[in-house]
Parts: sequence; structure tokens; C-alpha cells
Amino acid sequence: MGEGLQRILDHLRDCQYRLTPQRRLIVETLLDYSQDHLSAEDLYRIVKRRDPAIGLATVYRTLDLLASLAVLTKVNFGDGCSRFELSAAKRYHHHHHLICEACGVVQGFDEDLLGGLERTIERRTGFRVHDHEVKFYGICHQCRQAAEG
Amino acid sequence: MGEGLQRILDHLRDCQYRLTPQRRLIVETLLDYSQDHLSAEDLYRIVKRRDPAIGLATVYRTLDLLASLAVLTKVNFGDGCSRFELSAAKRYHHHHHLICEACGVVQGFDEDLLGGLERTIERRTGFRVHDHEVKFYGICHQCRQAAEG
DNA sequence: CTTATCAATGATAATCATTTTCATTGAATC
DNA sequence: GATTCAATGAAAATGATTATCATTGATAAG
Ligand SMILES: [Mn+2]
Ligand SMILES: [Mn+2]
Ligand SMILES: [Zn+2]
Ligand SMILES: [Zn+2]
Repeated sequence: MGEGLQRILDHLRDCQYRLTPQRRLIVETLLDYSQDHLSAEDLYRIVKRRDPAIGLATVYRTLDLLASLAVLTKVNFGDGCSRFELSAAKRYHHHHHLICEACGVVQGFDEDLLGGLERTIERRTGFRVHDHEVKFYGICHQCRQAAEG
Repeated sequence: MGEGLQRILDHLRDCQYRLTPQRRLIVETLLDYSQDHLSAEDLYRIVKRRDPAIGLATVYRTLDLLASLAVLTKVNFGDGCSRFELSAAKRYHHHHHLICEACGVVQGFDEDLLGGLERTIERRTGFRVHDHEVKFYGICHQCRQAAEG
């Protein structure tokens, strides 16, 4: 439990940032909700239950800070706000997102399988790929079954 | 020249939308700037030169309309506003975007080469893929050369 | 354990992209 | 040419995010 938490808090301290209770609470909550894609507002609502005095601005600032440290990744699903998720370990690229056009559910897909494409891009264009962000739009398994077939 | 323009205007009329001079001007301009990724504000500024009376709300409304008809695709490069580009023909998926982390340039990459990955996703998760949105982050050819090589 | 420092916080106001409202205009139809 | 109602432009409203600023408190020195 303290595993990932400790690593992140250490990272903050190593970068000279202060370990405030608000930051600790926010990081703990992000780990608790590591399967979700929380917006600042989502996170604020959750975190407020444990610290009713916390400010929305602090949530925004902390999310920005963690994203700047690459602890978090900011993602945009086109619903009018930024969402955040824990980043993959340094040597992995970010997982893909499968977005159901029927029910809106977002699921992750872990294998990236893009090495070949990235090498092709580099060969043909000279563009050196560092990372990618991939979204697939379609119909999830549940919705396909619900639609009979 | 009237080629793509006429097809889009016909599409509007077929869907019972009125062919106003504002819509015609906006579509013409989008075709003129088909290599770019214009924001509503960008487009407004350009279009205002030919019709100083045009309103920003009309630009927003027309972009929404064209996106709802799949004439345009809305893309988000994380710079605080939505951007638009002409959609690929119906049977093609959208092209990929290569985004340079050094100079910010966005270039397209046309072959999608994701058929295999999409089949793998469908096989393993039951998710039926209709389309994708793919961004690669890295360093463009120019910037790599500028950085010595 | 104090004390001093200055980063961090919370409340609030400000920004900025986008949307809504509403009176007026004009494209399409007959 | 007259009718109708979708489309427009100006302006206000909205909503996410950011900036401001007085106050607080984490951290490090004494
Ligand atoms: Mn995810
Ligand atoms: Mn493009
Ligand atoms: Zn679904
Ligand atoms: Zn570059």
C-alpha cells in the first residue's frame, strides 16, 4: 500500500516540494482510484470528504504539479475537462484507451504493439517517437451483446 | 477546386441545412487551409477578412455542424482549444499526428497500419473498433538535425 | 524546542473558450 | 412577391481553469 505512495512522496521531496497534508491526501486518493480517470472536480469532491477545508485551487495545482513530474498523465476524452491517471513506469509507453460510442465506458488496453509502426514512422519521416497517445472508438463487448449479436 | 467544396455543400443541402453565405465562406476557407488545424478563433480571424460582419458564434455553430456531419474532425492538441480538420473519406480511418515536443509542429502520417492491432483488440476484449485517434510525441526531423544529428 | 523563511494554501476574482439567448435577417418554398 | 422558420450577430451566460493575495504552516537553522 505504501509502495507506490512512498515512491511518489519521495519524488516530491527529492524535487524540493513540501509534503503537505493536502498533497499526501491527493496522492493517496489518486492511488485509491487508480483504475479511474478523474477530473479535478471529481477528485475535489472525493478528497473533500476527508478534508472539508481543502480548496479546489489546491487540487488543480497539485494535479498540474504531478503531471509536470510525469507522475500523472493528463488525458482528454472530449467531455470538456482534463482527466488524469497514474503514468506507467518510465520505460513503458502509455496504455491505449478503448472508448465505447454507445455507453461511454473507457477501458484500458495494455499491450501497445506499436513498435513496428514507430520504427516505420522514424524511417520514413525522420521523426523520433518518444511516446504516443492512442484512442480507439467503437462498441464495447457489453453493448455488442446487448445489441443482440 | 469546386470538387470537394461542391460535395460538402451538397451534403449540407441534402440534410436540409440552408446554404448561407457564411457557411459557404467557412467551408471554402477550411478547404483553403486543409493542411492546417484551425481553431474556431483562427478561422474567425481569417474569415472576417472576407466578411467583416460575420459573427464568432456562427463560426462555432458551423464548425459544430460540420463535425456532426463528419465533414470535419475535432482534434485536441492540449493547447486549450479544439481544432478542426477535414475528415478522411468515409472508408479511411483518420491519419495520425506527429507532434514535435521541441518546436510544436504537427505533421500528419497517412498510413495507419493499425489493422493488426485492431484485430488483436477485438479478439482479446470483444471491443469492435470503428475508428482511432493516434498521436505520437517526439522530435521532428528538423529539430533532430538542428540538435547536431 | 523556538524562530525565521518562504512555499503552499484557500477564498476570491479574473480569464478564456464555448454556449446560450433573443431579436432580426434572409434562404427556401410556393 | 409573400410566408415561414432556420440562421445570424450581439451580447450575456456558463464552466473549466488560472491568477491574485493575504494567511498559514512545512522545513531547516539556531
Ligand atoms: Mn487509462
Ligand atoms: Mn491532421
Ligand atoms: Zn459500451
Ligand atoms: Zn520540431
